[in-house]
Amino acid sequence: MLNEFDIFKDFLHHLNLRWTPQRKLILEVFLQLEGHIPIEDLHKRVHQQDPTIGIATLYRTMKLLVDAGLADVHTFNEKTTYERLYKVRHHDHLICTNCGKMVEFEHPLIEKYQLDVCERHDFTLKSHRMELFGTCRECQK
Amino acid sequence: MLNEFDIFKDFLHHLNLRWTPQRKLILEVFLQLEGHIPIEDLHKRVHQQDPTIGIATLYRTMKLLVDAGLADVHTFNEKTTYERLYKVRHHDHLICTNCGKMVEFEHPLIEKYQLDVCERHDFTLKSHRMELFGTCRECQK
DNA sequence: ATCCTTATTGATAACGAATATCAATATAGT
DNA sequence: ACTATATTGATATTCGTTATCAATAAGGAT
Repeated sequence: MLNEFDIFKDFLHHLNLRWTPQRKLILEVFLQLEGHIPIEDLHKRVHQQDPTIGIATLYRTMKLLVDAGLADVHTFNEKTTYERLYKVRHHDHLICTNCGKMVEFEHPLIEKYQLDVCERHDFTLKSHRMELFGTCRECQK
Repeated sequence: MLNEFDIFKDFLHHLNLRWTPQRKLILEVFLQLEGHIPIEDLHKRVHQQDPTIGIATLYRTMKLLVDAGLADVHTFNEKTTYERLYKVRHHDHLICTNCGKMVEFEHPLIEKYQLDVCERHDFTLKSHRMELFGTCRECQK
């Protein structure tokens, strides 16, 4: 099975774009992180490895990764985050609104019905975000 | 049953904030519109009714409406939209990551399984947010 | 009604994330 | 190695949103 680097190389090649050390490093850093990654985190890590890489290149490369299907971009609360799309298992969150505790879960049937909804509206599902807000057992007392 | 104006007045009073003609007008305009309303649409309408109201007041008031539970805010592709929250049936969102189109839906079974998940983790469900990201039919071509 | 404290307003400066510009450089096919 | 052109980093620019601030208004107390 192809890994992310091969996929990105192929993607670039098909569009007559080029495989560069900068793009390689940014992809490496991106793959090392998990969850919803803010652009500033990526920048910090990339900068540690190679301080000469400019912020514009980071933005440009992340856009390419999204186009290549390797990343998904989310904008919540004026903050842009990226998350891996390829070969990763998605999970949802149960969040206690009192103490902030987060529990991760997944529910196959919910995922299934999500696909139904998308089909009904002629959408191709790429990712989703579901957050349940409530109070955990400790905070109910 | 309380209407939105009473709720907003109560909310303001509890926080020692004040009921002003500007806030009244912005709420009126907001309630007349439907769906996901961009801030620029609100500004246009508000400006028609009273050209002296500044953009800052609009932003400030919309923030208050969100805090008061009367509006929900969405930020997608650098664009902020508001939608009514009170006396409106709950629904989830299907969002095209390419063109930003939003489709509202509800699925009783998904709601049901959410409750199952909460029960299993000893949470009391209070609210939730689910957003499905994908590409709509037009953007798939 | 009038007074008085303090929230609110509008104009505008400031901010910040994302993008455009551009000359210098690197890539990859020949 | 050569050449066409994609890419880069620095930086200017854009534009939505927020902060600042002096003038004004709201609303409780008298």
